[in-house]
Amino acid sequence: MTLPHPNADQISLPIVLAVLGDPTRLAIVRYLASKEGVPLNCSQFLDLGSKTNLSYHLAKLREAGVTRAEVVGTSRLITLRRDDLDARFPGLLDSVIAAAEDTALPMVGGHEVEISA
Amino acid sequence: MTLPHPNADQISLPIVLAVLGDPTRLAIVRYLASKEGVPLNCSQFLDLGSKTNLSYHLAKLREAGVTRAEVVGTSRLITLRRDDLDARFPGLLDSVIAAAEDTALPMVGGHEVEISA
DNA sequence: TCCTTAGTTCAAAAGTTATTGAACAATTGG
DNA sequence: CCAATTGTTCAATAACTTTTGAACTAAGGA
Repeated sequence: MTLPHPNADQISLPIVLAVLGDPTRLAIVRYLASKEGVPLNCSQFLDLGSKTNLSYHLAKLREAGVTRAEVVGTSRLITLRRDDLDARFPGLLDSVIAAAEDTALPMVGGHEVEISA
Repeated sequence: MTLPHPNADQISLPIVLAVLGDPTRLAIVRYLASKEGVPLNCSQFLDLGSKTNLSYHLAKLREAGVTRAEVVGTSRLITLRRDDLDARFPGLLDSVIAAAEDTALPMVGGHEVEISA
């Protein structure tokens, strides 16, 4: 079983920007970037929202071509599609991640979400 | 009379990304970038939408801090806020503009909008 | 097999954004 | 002053997005 992903040449700039323009999704990308190389499963993002809500946001990221999700057992291992994004939109991902770094994280339950390396 | 603009430190990354994630607004920015240095008034964007609709999108760009609008007579002279964007989010604007360059322009009335330098 | 864990799907509700047309305001030129 | 030009505002509507909970599927371990 595999989940649907656009191929690299189908990745659309306005869609990528719109998808990154949501604070929850930007935080997900930021977290993925901080652990680049390590595939994460959905439950690692539970700080950022409920299970259903994350399922929704992670699907948006995947369908936009920002992330890749590999099905392994009952888990989805999620990674950034850095290779394809860099090829298609050089420098974009890095500048977004760098810019996101000195931006406040979303507040969940009254305290700032932690991103531990 | 002056129009409200955020100051540089109030410019928010998710808001900028969301604002750029609309095809009409991305086309406006692309057009501004192609004529950088030359202030444009609203009527130069009429290919991209109706007068009211452009007023709406140009206000979004201004309120997000992406553009600056100077009131001169009955015109608004619109420019990219490159200085502030570059300071706040280094490389972001350039990578977006470069990426937008090989992206289809929005269709208006059945034919692709022209960006003449 | 039964239970748990991981995540999806669905439908409803709430909220937000985009588009339109008609009416308005302000400036400029005749 | 009058008319034209430039652009805004308003209210309505349409369209989309986000969030939620309940129900579901699929895999893995006891």
